[in-house]
Amino acid sequence: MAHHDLNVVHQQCGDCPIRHRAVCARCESDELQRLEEIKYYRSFQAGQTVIWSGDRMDFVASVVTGIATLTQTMEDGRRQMVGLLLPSDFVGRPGRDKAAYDVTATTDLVMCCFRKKPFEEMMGSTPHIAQRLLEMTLDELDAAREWMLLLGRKTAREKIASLLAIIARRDASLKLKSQKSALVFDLPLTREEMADYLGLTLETVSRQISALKREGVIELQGKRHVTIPNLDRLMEEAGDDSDGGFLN
Amino acid sequence: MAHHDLNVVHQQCGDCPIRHRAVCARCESDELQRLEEIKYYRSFQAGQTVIWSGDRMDFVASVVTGIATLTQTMEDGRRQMVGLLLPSDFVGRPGRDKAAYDVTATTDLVMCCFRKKPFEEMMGSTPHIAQRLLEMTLDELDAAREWMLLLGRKTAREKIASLLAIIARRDASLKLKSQKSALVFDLPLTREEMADYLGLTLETVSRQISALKREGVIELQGKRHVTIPNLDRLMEEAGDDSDGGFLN
DNA sequence: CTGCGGTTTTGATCTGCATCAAGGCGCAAG
DNA sequence: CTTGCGCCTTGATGCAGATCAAAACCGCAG
Repeated sequence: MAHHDLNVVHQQCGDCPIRHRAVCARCESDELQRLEEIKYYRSFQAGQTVIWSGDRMDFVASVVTGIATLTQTMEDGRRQMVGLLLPSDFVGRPGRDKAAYDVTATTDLVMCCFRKKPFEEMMGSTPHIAQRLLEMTLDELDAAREWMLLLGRKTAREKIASLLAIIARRDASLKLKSQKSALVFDLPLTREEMADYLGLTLETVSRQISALKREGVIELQGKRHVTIPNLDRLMEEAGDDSDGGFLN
Repeated sequence: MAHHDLNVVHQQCGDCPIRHRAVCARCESDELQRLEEIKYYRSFQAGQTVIWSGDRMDFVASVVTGIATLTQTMEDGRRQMVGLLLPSDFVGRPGRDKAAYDVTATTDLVMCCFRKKPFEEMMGSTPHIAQRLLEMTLDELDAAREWMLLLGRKTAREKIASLLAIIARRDASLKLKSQKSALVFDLPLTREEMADYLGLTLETVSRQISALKREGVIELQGKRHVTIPNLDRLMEEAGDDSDGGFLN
């Protein structure tokens, strides 16, 4: 496994994250070539819908830059976000041809898409890809289940703290900054999107954020720019023993 | 794919469901042989814990008979069920050696286990297995996300109705009974377990079940035996457009 | 500068579910 | 038969978060 390590492979992979997810460039260069042939890029503006639940979906894709969300909606309009896609995350499922949720770009977004048919054929012939995808899907499943605990049992305050902790940690690991100094970031979501993610209303989100600010657990510059003076303190508020779910 | 069909293969597979999940007996008999060599059975009594979250887990397994639950627990004791394992469902994850949740037998339970190391090796050499496992994991992920909508946005009444509808449907498809007459079943969960699954308290579960009974949406014989006179009516109460989540 | 739409905050009130508490039912053991 | 123990139901009360309403903020186009 050693030289399948993501970071090592990354250097050779150029601009498309799926490659260092699905295959190793060093030992599978012919596969890489084939992936190259079936891939194409799509861009979306912030707010645009990538695909609606129930629509035909003839590709699988990974996020190159930007953020996308997966949401489910009831007929009366109640919404629940069920996933947050960050750069290098994967969408779509081999074996089904309808999208199961709405996929929306919350920021400007670039995705790297692969036509589904040939992608599936590749999976049949190259065990690496299915295995890597399985691993990723299991991670997502763990994250989803972590989120079920949050939705079912945590208080509003704990929910907010959990979300902030996850974003902070993901952000820190992404930037690979030297110190805890990395605990400064811009919220990639509006209050309403946070509410949809956490199973709350936007008013409750706003109030709880204000409360955390008032009590010094977080600091705010403007509406979106957050500083975490003490991550341990925040994690205490989150009531979380584990490693934070949506962290890869 | 035709002769990979689960029911067809089932006849040849004898007592262990993973075989017709992971491989096709007709075309992969040597793999079948290898699986045979690394498998063993374990039985548990109702209420027994199969494994605790965080424990070393050196096997993967599938349920042969009985029902098991996956639950997550916070330090202060709040519990959330994150999965329900029915016969033929799979637990465990290739690639991680710690259990991520508590696994508990809610009825008497028989599991078919495979030692993890050799199982993983097999996966590397036989694409079928990884692909089948990927498909199953994606189904579970969809189910988990469906559940997130329930936990985050549905009312207590809708939650109960959803759970009953899912059990009824799963049960009907399992029995393959001729008619809608199949909509009679015994609840496999206590009120408290339902509460843990739905993110409610057991009192609320009890009250909502009483209400549905009072209004004729369901009928009860004793505490556990349920009859659904009109599934469409129940599904309306569930506020559900989709196909019910935890249905395979 | 002004006005405007989208976002966020804050306040007042309402309500669904949790919490606390008591009692009932079925069953197994004494 | 009585006793005890799980499991379930029902009632009374409280509270976290939803809902309704208004105003402040912020960027931006005119």
